[in-house]
Amino acid sequence: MTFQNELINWYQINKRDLPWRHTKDAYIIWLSEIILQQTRVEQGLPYFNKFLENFPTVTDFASASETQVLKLWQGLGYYSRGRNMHATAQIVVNHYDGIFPNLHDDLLKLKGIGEYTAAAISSFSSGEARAVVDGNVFRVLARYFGINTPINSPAGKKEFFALANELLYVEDPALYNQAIMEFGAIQCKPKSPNCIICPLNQSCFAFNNALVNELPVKIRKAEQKHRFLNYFVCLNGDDILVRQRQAGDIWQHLYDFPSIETEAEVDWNSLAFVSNVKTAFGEKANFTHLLSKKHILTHQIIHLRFFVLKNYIFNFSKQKELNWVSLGKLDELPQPKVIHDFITECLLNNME
DNA sequence: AACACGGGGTT
DNA sequence: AACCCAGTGTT
Repeated sequence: MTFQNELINWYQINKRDLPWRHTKDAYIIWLSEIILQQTRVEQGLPYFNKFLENFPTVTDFASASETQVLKLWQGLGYYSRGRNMHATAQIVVNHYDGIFPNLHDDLLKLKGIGEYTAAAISSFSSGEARAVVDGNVFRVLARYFGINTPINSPAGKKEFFALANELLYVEDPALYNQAIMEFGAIQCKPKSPNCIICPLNQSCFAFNNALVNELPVKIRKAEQKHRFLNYFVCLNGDDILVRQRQAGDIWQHLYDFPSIETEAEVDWNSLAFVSNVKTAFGEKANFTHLLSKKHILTHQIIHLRFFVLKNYIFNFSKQKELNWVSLGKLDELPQPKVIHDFITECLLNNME
């Protein structure tokens, strides 16, 4: 049997039942594909259901505010996906008459849709013959064909895309694309795959040469950086001072609190010597340390310290990203997970 | 070509 | 701790 037929055969026996596999609606497939970028199916599934429920059509999506979209996205990470989806929904409504494109070249022009996602939506929705190349496909091809070109190098991408398109089962691109990705996710797993039961092991280069654990090859990325964020939680009656984060750093357009970043962990006495604190909050500002937390991102280890100050009035009208909101409406704002955890697990319990 | 961008699961 | 996940956009 051919490589393609083996994969499809395996898929029809072993596939999971996932909601986005029951439709050819480009809008619904787009929702699932963006949510699943760098995200496991189990983590993305509840978000997919939530988005489809809140925005049954692309027109509903476009009518929402970016804040509403980011609130639904809260906790999923890579928030540019949410911002780009919002922009794309409005482009589809304004330039495609609300009909979501299902052809590769149209899709590629939209925000947040790259080569992988354009191939996925077009093949699943219109049956266009475009091979998907995601992390699963890189791994299956590298192992089966014994390719040691680094998958995250430009040469590797070129090589794997060319091979993937040669292999594409043109009689049913959608079925084949689903099959190879599912095979990579479930059978040809990153760590300790059960090659003994694999239907492709007889012809698999990596299995026959004991290279399963060496392939695919990936270039190592930069080390994690430590960052020290000192947050100032300012309260005035039932109001709390929030900041909407701006471009150029993590958590763009999400809400947290005014903060000062330091080079190392500092206590309040040391922090008070930082001139910015007194400039921003006044000589008499007397914060008390409430909590320290550590939060791990892919490229950063963030050390957070929360200082709270009750009953102190500031005038921050000069800084448009700062706003007072009532505690009752605080949870309507999209927040980074670590901030949301701090608010619900710590701050609200200390409001007496 | 290299890096930034979240959060969670597995080994 | 290291690696990876239905990757994309920017520099």
